[in-house]
Amino acid sequence: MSTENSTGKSILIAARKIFVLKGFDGARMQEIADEAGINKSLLHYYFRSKENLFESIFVEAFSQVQSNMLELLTSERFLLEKIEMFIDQYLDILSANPYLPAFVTHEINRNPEKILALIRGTGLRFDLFNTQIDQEIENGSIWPVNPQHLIINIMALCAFPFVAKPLLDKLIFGNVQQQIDEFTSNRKVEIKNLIIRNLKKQL
Amino acid sequence: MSTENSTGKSILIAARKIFVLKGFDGARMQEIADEAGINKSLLHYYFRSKENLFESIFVEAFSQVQSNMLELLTSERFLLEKIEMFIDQYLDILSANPYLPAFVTHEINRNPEKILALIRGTGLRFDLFNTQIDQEIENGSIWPVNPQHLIINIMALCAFPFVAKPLLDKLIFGNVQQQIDEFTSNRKVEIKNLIIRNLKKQL
DNA sequence: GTTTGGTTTAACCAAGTGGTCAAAATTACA
DNA sequence: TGTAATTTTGACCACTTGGTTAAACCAAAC
Repeated sequence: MSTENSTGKSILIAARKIFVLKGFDGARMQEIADEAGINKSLLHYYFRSKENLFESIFVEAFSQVQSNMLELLTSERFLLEKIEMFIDQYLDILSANPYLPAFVTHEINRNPEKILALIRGTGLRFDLFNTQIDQEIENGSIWPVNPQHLIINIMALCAFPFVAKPLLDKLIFGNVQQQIDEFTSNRKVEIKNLIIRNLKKQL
Repeated sequence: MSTENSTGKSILIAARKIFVLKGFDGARMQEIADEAGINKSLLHYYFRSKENLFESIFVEAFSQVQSNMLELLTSERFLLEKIEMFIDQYLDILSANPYLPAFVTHEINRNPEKILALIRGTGLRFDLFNTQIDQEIENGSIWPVNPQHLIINIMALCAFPFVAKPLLDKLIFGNVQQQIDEFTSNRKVEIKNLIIRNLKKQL
């Protein structure tokens, strides 16, 4: 009955695809069953309800997005180094899962209480990060900045192009694939420049 | 039968609320009717189908978001001035309609072809904007920048905090209203500093 | 071979879903 | 005032939804 079964795994893969693509309200249990190549009853045998199945998917998807953020916040590196690593890793993850940001943001808007309860366990510790920034400002190694704006700026610059991708592809790039690819491949450097220039003191 | 009727208006108001809050798939015609204080049949009398009603709402919502972007792109001002004005106006609009960004980005991901067809009419001209940037770079009044990254950076920094608001409120601000308010009231200055510092040549 | 346990299936169900329709209520108009 | 046109309603419908159930399947244990 567990998800270590091959059937269980194929269900999770199918459910992930459908849920992420269509959202909870747009997803149909029948469609997930079809995608997994099984009977709809079998879905309810493995995961008692749609909510149940969805929660499994969402928790996995969200932890994927935030796993390396934890690393960023708690590691023992200099701030500028941390930030560069984070931007690299974060954009790699999002490129591999381009629909995740839109999925997570939509579901969290649709039902904040429930979704936030699901997230509760995965404790992000921002206080450590804030302390480090304060220290480095006192050191004089970076300009004074507000830690909250800083982290939100980084997340925004990384994630927004994925959240709004269909819109940007058309409005900004006129659906020209070459321009889209060029933008994507320059994005890491662009974000790092913007963020780091604003922090670095010398040069 | 038109939407200038008081009934028609109350339907639009109710539909806007429900659609923006729950998305197309999550919205129920019955709920919209209840919200408008009318019979469900009357909904179909005014707007033949759910799709029809949704399209009216979406087009209006989207044009609201982009109306001042047009102004930015075509007006006869210096780039830096334009950008500052845009950030001010854009954040004002989003503050007045905080759920709009998540709504628009979700629907555009859910059904890009249809939604982009709805937008087709409202022609945004980015070529003018690009030309101006190239000119000012040649003038020497700003550093060389990629116009596409620039405009996406601005949109990202403005819109993302709204798209991800429930998440940020909890994870970054610990649901402390005072911190949320402080962040919001500083946001314009923060974004302008970040963008302008990166463009301006003489301090 | 039969029993036992988990797995898979087809048939089915109650509660919605968007949508229709004819009749009633209201308004416009002569 | 009487009548035509418009607006509003309640009853209704076909269809889809998530979910249930009992029977069939199937491998391993005895």
